[in-house]
Amino acid sequence: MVSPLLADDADEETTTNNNGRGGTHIHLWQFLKELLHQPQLYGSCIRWLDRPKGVFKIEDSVRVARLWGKRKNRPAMNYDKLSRSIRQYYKKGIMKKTERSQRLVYQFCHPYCL
DNA sequence: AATCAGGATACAG
DNA sequence: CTGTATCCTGATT
Repeated sequence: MVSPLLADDADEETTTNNNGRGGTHIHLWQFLKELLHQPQLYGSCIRWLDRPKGVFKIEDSVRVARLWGKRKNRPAMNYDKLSRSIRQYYKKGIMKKTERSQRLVYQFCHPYCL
């Protein structure tokens, strides 16, 4: 038996928490929020720095990218490509740059962090 | 080296 | 058409 708090390494989400859906048409920002809402499971790779402001930090870019790749069935996914998609959110008003930009720190725009 | 910034192009739904 | 995925060049940390 593996302790639920130390479940990582080989299988990141075999016992996946599929929120009732198949996990198909999910947007990246929604996926990131799903991880942020499960700190018990993903707190080591992504967490809020300022929840009310929608500021969060990706602590383990490799793992978050790997999880995203699994969710979208894109085995070649990596942080370079995932971050490119996040950058597209700036122009769209889904995310914005933080006041003092720090590496791996992003911020949701008001309606999206709720 | 890793991450950030975008433009260009490809692709799936 | 939209929302990435992929690829690339150059800048910054």
